Amino acid sequence: MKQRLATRNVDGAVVDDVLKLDAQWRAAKTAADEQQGALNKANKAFGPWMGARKKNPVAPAPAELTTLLGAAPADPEAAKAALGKLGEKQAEAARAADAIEQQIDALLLYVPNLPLAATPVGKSEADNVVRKEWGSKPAFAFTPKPHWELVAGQGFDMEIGGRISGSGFPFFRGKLARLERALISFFLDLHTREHGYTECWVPFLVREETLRNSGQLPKFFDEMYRTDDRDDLFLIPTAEVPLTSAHAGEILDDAATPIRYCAFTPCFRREAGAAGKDTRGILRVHQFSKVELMVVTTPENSEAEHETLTRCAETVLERLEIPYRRLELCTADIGFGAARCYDLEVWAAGVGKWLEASSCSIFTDYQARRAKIRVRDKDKKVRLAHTLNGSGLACPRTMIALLENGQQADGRVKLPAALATYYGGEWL
RNA sequence: GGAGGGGUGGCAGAGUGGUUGAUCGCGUCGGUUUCGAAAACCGAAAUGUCCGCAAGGGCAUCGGGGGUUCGAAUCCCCCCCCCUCCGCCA
Repeated sequence: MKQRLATRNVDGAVVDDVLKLDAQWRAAKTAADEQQGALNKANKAFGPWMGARKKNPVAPAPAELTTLLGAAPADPEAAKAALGKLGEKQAEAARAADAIEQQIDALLLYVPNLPLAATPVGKSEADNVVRKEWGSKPAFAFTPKPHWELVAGQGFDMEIGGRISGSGFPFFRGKLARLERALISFFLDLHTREHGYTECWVPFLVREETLRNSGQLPKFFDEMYRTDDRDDLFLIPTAEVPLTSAHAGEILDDAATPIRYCAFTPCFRREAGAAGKDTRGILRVHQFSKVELMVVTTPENSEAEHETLTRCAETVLERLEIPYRRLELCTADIGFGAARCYDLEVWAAGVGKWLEASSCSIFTDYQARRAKIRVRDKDKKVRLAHTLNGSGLACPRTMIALLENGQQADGRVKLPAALATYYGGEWL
């Protein structure tokens, strides 16, 4: 376990700390439980004695009580005092156990998931592995422009967004606004009609607890927009957050799985620490649209589901005729809660780069443990569920690829046929 | 935002301080019966956690968290959710 954490550049010493605390906790917990047990027995004997006293004022204390208190109490008042003292001792023992448990929980919240064995070990993003490439990069008889120079007159009004909210908040007019809407509809229709996902409409503001369930908090607090303390809600960074918590606390029958949900939401990210990097146009923004795929399933089926889910995302790109590659992230680069992750990168001819348009992760039981999502098999055995999710897809990066790859010498943009009915034509 | 009602085991629904982890019903599962089934009858059945090789046992949990008490599903406080009415509003 330490070795596998080490592949994520996490110091394995935390494992020793947790194990040590756990041993302490078990001892403390057992001691506290035993004291509680004795106290419960004594209290149970006390009630009937009170009843007997009413009929016979000198009724002797029951043997049980005498044994547990070490001596026969003279009267109920004395017994109460003795029991009170026992209770104090018990409470102290319980507090000691709780304190240790809290230390353990605090440590564990900052421990990432363990990578699956299949995840390539690596030291940095340079060690990610290209698993496949699909399509071919378009050839141009001219130098292709980056997306922010395209769609003259109805393009990327970043200044307007900036005026309203600050940089990184896109404002689209006309064609791009319509394209955005077309993409969202296309994504949702494909996943619901052909891939068996149930469309969901979800809250965009959530509680702290909800972020904790899917693993964004406490670790990524600085990435989150948050309302003031009148409500103290967080703006979702992805639909993964509300979708993962949809079944929090539930025990699902195996037969009810897999649960496949998809949802369109805007995504809000502060991108703290990323300032100045790839910020031209809509490469990296604080608010963007995304259709998310999310699956709850059994531990037995989760790895197969991961492939299926990734294929669902890839299908979108294939229908849109966008060249892409599937990158398998190495241990150093997978997300905090992920055990294995594929990034789908689209080719953007204008900026001449591969851009991440989707990230498809399997979380094993990491999120399920936090959100308390469990599954029950035929023999009524309860286990933690497995969760997965992936973008299907994020709009800005998809839009960039469509514009930059589809641009013509005359400045027009040819859209893929699959989008024509959604956009209302093949030319942007 | 204001006023009121409510949150109990898969569902429904009792239970207002002392063998209540919790009545009854429905549903579920096992059994008896049957050629098979239905009905009837009998029985089983929550989750977490700790100790134990196991059998088994302890502890916790009646929306969540505190408190009162020797003792809380039952009393008090805070929070969350649902329902009804009023106000405000896209």
